[in-house]
Amino acid sequence: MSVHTRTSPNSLTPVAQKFILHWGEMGTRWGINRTVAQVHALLFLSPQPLPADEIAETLAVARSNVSTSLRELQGWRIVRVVHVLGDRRDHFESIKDVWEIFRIVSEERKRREIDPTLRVLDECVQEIKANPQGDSYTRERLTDMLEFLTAMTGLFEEVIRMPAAALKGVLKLRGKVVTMLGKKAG
Amino acid sequence: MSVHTRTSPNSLTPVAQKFILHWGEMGTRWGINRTVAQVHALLFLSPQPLPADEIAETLAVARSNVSTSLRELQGWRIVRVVHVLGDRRDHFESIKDVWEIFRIVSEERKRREIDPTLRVLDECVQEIKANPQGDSYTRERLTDMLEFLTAMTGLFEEVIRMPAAALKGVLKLRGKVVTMLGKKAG
DNA sequence: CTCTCTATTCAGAAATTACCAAAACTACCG
DNA sequence: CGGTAGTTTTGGTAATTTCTGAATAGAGAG
Repeated sequence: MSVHTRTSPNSLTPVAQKFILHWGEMGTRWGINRTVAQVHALLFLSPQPLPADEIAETLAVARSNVSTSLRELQGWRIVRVVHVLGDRRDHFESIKDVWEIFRIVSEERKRREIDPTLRVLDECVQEIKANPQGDSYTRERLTDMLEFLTAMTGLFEEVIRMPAAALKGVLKLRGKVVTMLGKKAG
Repeated sequence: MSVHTRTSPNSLTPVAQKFILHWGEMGTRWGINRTVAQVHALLFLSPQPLPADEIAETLAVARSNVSTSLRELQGWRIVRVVHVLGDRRDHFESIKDVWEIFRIVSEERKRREIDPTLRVLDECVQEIKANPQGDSYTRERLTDMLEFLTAMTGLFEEVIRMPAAALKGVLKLRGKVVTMLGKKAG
């Protein structure tokens, strides 16, 4: 390391800053750690993969914090590590296709949040069937809920598996989707 | 108040208990206060509207906490106050239709979480257009994101406005929806 | 093998959030 | 007025989450 001070912090354009800060806030509302969301936003906007220390510098958070955040983002598979010739450091890049990001995050959230609920609901319904001690109202409510969630997630699974190209087509149908579905279903 | 101890806590069946506890846990993952979610679960399972003090007793939480939770649930419009003849206390009941609950909560979350993001994204794109200082990559990324979110919420709005009956039909189409949409969109 | 650069892990500090009890206040009613 | 309901606010504690700095581990160059 030279006697010079470190390279000045990677400055962000005002717009990039605004987006990253907002993304961080939205992250917290979505149960996602603010820093994790900010790191993702930064990588999403970056034309090149970035090394961890540069991310830490740019966002002004601890290096270790970045390490943890990157690990989590990799766990979600929306960020991956790449290598740059002549640089020993890991570099990270985000998926850029927004539909792909949405798909991956949705599936993961479903797996973590909906599936356990489906299991519990199913257990509840089983238990109440095996031992119906006058709580027929509870049974009715839980059965309703279970059926609804099962159907809803089934539909979700279908849509989420659509390739990006097909989705673009569907999105162009705006204003007609409900009519179409309504007719076929009616 | 008599010298007798208060009426014994409203006991819950094991199944009701299990569901309420789980719903509370899921609530926290969804950014919803645990108590709020538990109160909702209790009301959802209750055949009759319940007064606040009974809820507090059954869930073993502070009366003031129940008051706050009920207020929040009413804010979401999935719980409403009703009155029982001969009882001056407010009683509270939950909407029982699961599709209705889902619809209302989704719309509210969209309003609180997606709409602000759309605004910020739009502002960002405007600013970058007005002052394009070499960050064409940022512009591209943000435009992508904005278009995707706009299209997605448009579709969402359509689906969410479907009456419960129409939905049931669509849900029966499982396995065919994507095919249908694919054909029309292709 | 040692030195340097890099990445990860971990204990504790700091911040945030959840919850409660009590008090103050409104409102209604007999 | 006095009694019952209900809400809001406050002050405080407990629990959880987030973040950091220091320690640790690994990998490659010399």
